[in-house]
Amino acid sequence: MSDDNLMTIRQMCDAYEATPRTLRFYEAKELLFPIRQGTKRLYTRRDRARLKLILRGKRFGFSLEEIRQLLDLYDLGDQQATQLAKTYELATQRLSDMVNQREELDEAIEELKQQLEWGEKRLAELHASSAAE
Amino acid sequence: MSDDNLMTIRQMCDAYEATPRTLRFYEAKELLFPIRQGTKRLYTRRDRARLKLILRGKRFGFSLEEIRQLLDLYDLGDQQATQLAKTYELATQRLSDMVNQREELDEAIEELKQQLEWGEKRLAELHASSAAE
DNA sequence: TCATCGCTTGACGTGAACGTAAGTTAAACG
DNA sequence: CGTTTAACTTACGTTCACGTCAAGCGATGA
Repeated sequence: MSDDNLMTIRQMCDAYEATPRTLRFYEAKELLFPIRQGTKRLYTRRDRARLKLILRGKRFGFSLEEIRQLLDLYDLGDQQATQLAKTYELATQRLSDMVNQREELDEAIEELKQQLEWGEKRLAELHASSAAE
Repeated sequence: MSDDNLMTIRQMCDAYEATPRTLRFYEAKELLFPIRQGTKRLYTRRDRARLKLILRGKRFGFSLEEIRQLLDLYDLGDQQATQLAKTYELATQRLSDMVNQREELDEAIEELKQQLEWGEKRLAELHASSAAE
């Protein structure tokens, strides 16, 4: 009853567009903890959830070490009270970081849109002048 | 009349929390083009605008090479028509990347908020049980 | 039984983005 | 005129995040 929903390294790689090397690397960095059947790795639902978060974190520009700390937030089992409080504080900090990043991203999107409008005009001009000639 | 509003490398570093090495590195990578007074670098308003975009791009997880291409969007002088069109296309692509990233960021923020609520409950429980004892 | 396939563990290599140390030069100051 | 001071060049070093062999192990199929 526990055998299903486990994945081999290759299945993982195919599912998440990663390489075996990458998954082993993340394991060495203690980001993933697949179980072992003999020598082979088997990835659980938990590993898949973590991997999703890892890849997402990377797209946001976080380092693997930062991501490792963030991961603890998403699966705080039964930690010590002090540890839980620390984790909680770090989470609120990260949350505010992300909100800031979202504001900046909105700005950037808006600016880029304006540049695109400008570029459209220029392109239209160039097209008009070449047609006139 | 052109002397003001130019900055030395140190002023730039102080203003943008960068190191001289970093600014020279960006120059070597053709991201910045300070003018030279003898051997020394003088950074213009244009350089400052570009540096802001560089630092922002890094926070979004772009590589310097990607950023270099994006920078051309923000100051497309009079380019060739074909080049302008290429640049334009790349910009729309990047824009859609950023919009996607924004959606993901929203998700991430929402999930993290929920985790925080969960953490609050746990903390409250722990506090209650320790007070009862 | 033998060969192939998939996974494994080292171990060294690589590109990006700088850091750092050594030595040089130009301007400014006492 | 000597000496700090600040910026410069050159070049090698470092960290991160993997890539890329090389060699071995375990199941599976002919």
